[in-house]
Amino acid sequence: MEYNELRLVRQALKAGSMAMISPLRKQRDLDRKEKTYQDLLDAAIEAFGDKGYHGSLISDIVARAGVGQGTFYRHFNDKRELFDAIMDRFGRMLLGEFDVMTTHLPGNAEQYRKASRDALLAMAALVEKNRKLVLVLLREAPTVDREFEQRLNELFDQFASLAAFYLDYAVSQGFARPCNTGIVAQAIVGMALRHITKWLQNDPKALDIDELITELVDFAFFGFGA
Amino acid sequence: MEYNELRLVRQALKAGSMAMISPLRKQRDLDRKEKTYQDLLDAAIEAFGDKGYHGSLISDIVARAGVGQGTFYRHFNDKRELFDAIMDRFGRMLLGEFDVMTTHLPGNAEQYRKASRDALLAMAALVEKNRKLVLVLLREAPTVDREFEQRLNELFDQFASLAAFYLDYAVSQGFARPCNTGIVAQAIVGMALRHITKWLQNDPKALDIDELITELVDFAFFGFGA
Amino acid sequence: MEYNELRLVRQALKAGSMAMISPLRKQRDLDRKEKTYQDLLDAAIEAFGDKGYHGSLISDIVARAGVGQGTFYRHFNDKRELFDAIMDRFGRMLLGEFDVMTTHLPGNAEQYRKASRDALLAMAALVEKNRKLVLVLLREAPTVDREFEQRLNELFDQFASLAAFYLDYAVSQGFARPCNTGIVAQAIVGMALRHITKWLQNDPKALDIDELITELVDFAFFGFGA
Amino acid sequence: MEYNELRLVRQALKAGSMAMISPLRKQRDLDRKEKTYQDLLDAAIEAFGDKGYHGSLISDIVARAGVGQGTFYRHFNDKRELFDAIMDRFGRMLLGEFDVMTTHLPGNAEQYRKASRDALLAMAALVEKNRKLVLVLLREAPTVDREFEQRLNELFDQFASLAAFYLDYAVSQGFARPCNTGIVAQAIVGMALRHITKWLQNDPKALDIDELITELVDFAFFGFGA
DNA sequence: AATGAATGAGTATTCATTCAT
DNA sequence: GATGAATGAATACTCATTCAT
Repeated sequence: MEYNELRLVRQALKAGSMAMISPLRKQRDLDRKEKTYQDLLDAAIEAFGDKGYHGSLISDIVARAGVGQGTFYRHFNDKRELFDAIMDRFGRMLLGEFDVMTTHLPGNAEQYRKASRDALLAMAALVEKNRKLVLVLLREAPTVDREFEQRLNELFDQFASLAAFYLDYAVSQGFARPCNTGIVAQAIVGMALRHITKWLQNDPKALDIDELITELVDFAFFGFGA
Repeated sequence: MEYNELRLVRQALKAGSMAMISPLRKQRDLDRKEKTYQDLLDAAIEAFGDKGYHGSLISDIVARAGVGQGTFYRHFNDKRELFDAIMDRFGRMLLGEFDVMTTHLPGNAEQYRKASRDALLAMAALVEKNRKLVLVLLREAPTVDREFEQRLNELFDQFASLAAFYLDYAVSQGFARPCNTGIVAQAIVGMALRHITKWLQNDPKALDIDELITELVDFAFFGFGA
Repeated sequence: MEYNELRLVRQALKAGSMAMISPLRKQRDLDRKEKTYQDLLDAAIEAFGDKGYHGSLISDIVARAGVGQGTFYRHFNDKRELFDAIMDRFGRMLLGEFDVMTTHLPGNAEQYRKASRDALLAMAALVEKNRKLVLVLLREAPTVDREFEQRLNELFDQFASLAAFYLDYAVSQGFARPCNTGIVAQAIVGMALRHITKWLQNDPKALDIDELITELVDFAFFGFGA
Repeated sequence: MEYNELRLVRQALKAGSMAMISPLRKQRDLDRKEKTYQDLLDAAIEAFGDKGYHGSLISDIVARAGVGQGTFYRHFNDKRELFDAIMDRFGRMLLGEFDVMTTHLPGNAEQYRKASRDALLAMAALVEKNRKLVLVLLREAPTVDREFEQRLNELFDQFASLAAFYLDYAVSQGFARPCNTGIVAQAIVGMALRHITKWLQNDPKALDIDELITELVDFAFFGFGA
């Protein structure tokens, strides 16, 4: 942005000769700005959840965030950019969560099933904590933009890759049946997505998460065949 | 010139003479109207596929259909109503397709797997024939309207119910493992949806549909466990 | 424009099979559109004259033209494009005017002065008839856009070139003093511009145009030296 | 850190103790203010030159000046007032320059021509030194405000009056031809303005200023007639 | 029945201005 | 005195909808 370049150059030239702004003030300004920014993201998630991305007006969002209309444009160029920021923040959060999951490769089928259950539980907790956000991403991202649809898919593919990696390992260790692990991994992602979607659309309480996970893990391991 | 004929008829009507319009003319008008109607639906599917429901303007749609702006409003009250018509037409087509699938209950596991493969093949053929339409429905319906989201879900639930019915039967016959068939059925729908979505977003040729279906059916029957 | 391309293609494909619009209707529509277009140009000249280009709002212009706000955008993408259209129309008018001035090369000094006076008179009449337009172009064009400033200058340069051509000829015929005709020609254009500007800014009646022209021509021929 | 000193002083004042600010500090503050003021004027000239008066935002100007947005309003109430200040500064500079030109009335034609050349040379030097400023004034002043347009015209008229005065004198002395000196004087101003404008818009180097002035003075004295 | 120019309510966007620090 | 984040009134622009033909 031309404006900022110019600013910085000039300011550098003048440094020392002019009144300096207190670092205290500067920090407070930064904090205020960051607060406003986060408020806008949160307000947008609420708004998108209620009225959808396309149905949410800038005026809805700023009203929810309790800031002025113009403030929006100090932080984003348009609604799309805000959605971008939401996805980014979510992505960073995901990374943060899954960093923690240290990757012990399971030594046998039982450990594998345990690990699967744990991973699904962690995922469920994440979704539970971010119901509206997840709902918005799943529902709206594909219609905001071809690029967002792509990004969402890449996310799913990453999960699928992870699953495929574990599957390949299990096959090599002999406690999984040889199969096209790529296809199976995507199928597993699909299973999860379908249940997440149903869960988000219905009453969150009307669900025994432990039973659900156990059933899914059993289904994935044993199939439904007798 | 056709137009002038029309004009004369009008003038006669206006004059209060209540002249009969020839049945031939009436039929031609009706045909023309129906043709325009279908053109609009097709144009809309194209437009929604390219720019999304929210990104498609009435002007886009009529331009693609090759009709005037005002013509749109002789057929629909608004864009939502047009989407409604698209879903209806698709629903009728689905019914038509699945009417044919007579419900022979499979007598053993092998028949079950055969029936599953056949059903998936039929589904795949349907999707193949209506790529853009299916893509639009999957992608856009949830954001058009709460009601459409609901309708789409009911469709998925119907597929799940059907699957659950067969599962319950198989369990009762002893060639399926006792399990929460509701959960498993939804999982199966999810598997299918995930692969349909990936298929639609990528090159249609880059897919061996037979292998895919075989893998999925095997996975559902046997799981990935060794 | 994608829209129109599509339209035309589709329409071509359907031609004959669909209801044709009466050529009468089509012509009336075109006429109406052209009328609206010209109204907008005229209204804009008035508005720019009164409040300047930058001070005139789209709402001012459409109000003066007596059309709706949206109508503006059916004809122009923005205010700049409208100014463009105004300049174009003026350019075409200029061409039309000066087409008529057949180029008799003057045979002697007296003919030369006569021709000069006539040209200036024609110019004065043109300015008189388009006071506001000329005022707007001279005053606003340089600040609308670098491109318009350039265009205006090219116009002046064209006049200067014409003048230089006659000067060169006169020099070659011996009834003009050898000089840098390029510089002199631009000076002549400047003289004219200065007087046009003053004329436009003051009361139009407070000016004896014949005297003015005679003085200027004498000055250009003889200089002020005794 | 200078800032903290300042803060302490403030606090003391607030506390009601009405401590004297050291005259040194007072002077330093004044100098800083004056520096900022001049920086803003210079930045504005640059900005107006690049983007025009109407195209330059307050934010552009403060960015170029390297000061904060709020600082602008400690010096001016709005952009117009800043333009005013620019014109004032220019006016004072003009006065300063022309003060020096003592008014020796030329005794004969040759002295007259010499004086004319000298005046034009001085003018050219002034323009050369203030290219952007002059360009801005010529281009923008007429569209900033009716008042500025008027002021600019008065400036031109002053030049014209001066020229007319010398002309009248020359006529009375017999080395200028009797003519409508008002009209001729304005024409001379126009000649100058046209060439200044062209000069400013093109490469400054691509001009032999001495030749230009000689040609113009010759033209004004002798006309182009043989 | 079809048309497309015109419309204006609805919305996004800009930018001069304020004000707490 | 200087600052820059926040503001919202002013304005540009969009696009579904109407209507005369």
